[in-house]
Amino acid sequence: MAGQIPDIVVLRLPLYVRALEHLAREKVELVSSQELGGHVQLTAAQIRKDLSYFGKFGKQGKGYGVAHLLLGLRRILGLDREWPMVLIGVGRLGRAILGYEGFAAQGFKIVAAFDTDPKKTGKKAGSLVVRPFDEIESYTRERRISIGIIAVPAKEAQYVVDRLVKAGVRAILNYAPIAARVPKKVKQREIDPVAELESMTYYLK
Amino acid sequence: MAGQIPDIVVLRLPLYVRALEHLAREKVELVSSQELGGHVQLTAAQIRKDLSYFGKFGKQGKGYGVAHLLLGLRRILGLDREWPMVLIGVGRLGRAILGYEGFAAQGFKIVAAFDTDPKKTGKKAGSLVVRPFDEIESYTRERRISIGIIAVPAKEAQYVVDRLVKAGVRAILNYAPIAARVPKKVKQREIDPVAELESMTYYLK
DNA sequence: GCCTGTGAATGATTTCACAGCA
DNA sequence: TGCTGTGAAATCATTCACAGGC
Repeated sequence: MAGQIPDIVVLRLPLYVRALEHLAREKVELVSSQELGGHVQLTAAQIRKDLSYFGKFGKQGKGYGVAHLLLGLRRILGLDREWPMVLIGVGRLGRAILGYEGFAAQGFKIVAAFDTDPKKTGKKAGSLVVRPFDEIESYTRERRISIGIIAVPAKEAQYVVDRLVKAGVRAILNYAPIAARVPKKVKQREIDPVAELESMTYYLK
Repeated sequence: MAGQIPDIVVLRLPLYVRALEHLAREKVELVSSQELGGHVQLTAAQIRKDLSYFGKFGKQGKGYGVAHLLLGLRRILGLDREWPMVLIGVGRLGRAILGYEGFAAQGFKIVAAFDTDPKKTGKKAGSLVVRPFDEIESYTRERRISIGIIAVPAKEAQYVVDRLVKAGVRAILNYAPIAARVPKKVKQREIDPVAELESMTYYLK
């Protein structure tokens, strides 16, 4: 029960949501911090502490009501609504992202795709018509879109990020292998499978 | 200069490698911790401290030799060799992973693809013939493969992970949205774009 | 003078341990 | 009794600040 919540705690909440969704599908109604910890590979104490930042969700002697906690966490994370997103970059990677079904199930939806390449704009990618990148500001501002997905080559990423930030986007999911500079108020997460592999090979000896 | 290196430090090394590769391409020969920090969004002190775990790479008064540090880090991470990998799951996601060009540039290569679905096995996916999942142990053991990529649905992921571990795999890149249980000696990293999005929406209010 | 390498200091995160409630 | 919620303690990570080499 506090004012300022550590980022690292927020980062873990989606894991709890996933595990709770799984438990809910299995018709489990109550779960202890111990059991939940088993699902997400964390200690019971850490889970209790994390949740305590947001209030009291548990029942002493019983555990946490799965449905109740799930609802609470989803609300805290803002998952009780739809999030429209824009995608920039409609190459091979961008197309794969457009085809990924995992977003929709959690309320995330790519509503427009942009590219700088005039050979691509005006044509279809998935169910969307690719728009010229220069329309990005007007499009996102008009529709108040706050999330952008970047699927352009590394060397274009910083430029695209800057334009997105100017366009009012406040959260960026970056598939380019580079940590772009963003103002503090803008959140950025990187998806970089190669970096993940590289940090594992260290241990393979 | 220490014995046991914190995981979190190892996790940052690939970022340094990326930035140094960029600098090398730009023909930069020397870089200070300050400048490098600008590229990876970290403080100069942190970079110096991180590097100091592995030895003395810098020249006082000058900075770090880009080529020298890059070579050193690549060796430390085991990137001075090729890493064959197996892929499990040849659905939509698995095919996208097979088509991803980013692995090869860093010496990672998917050498075999497996699936449990008999409708898929024996047919081509990219340039590989899909193998029956039951061949996984014999294949990976014979070729001493230590890295596996998982692209199966969440509910199959734990089973696949268990089989991979039995087959001697020691590093797993997991695209299934679930933290599978692995023995301590096995490293696992998850690629979960939806979880990344969910931890950003918290701040979008 | 400039910049590294590194102990010491600070700050953040995790774990402990237990009071208190159902 | 069983399990939460939470201060206090312990651990871990980052930043500071400066001695020392080029």
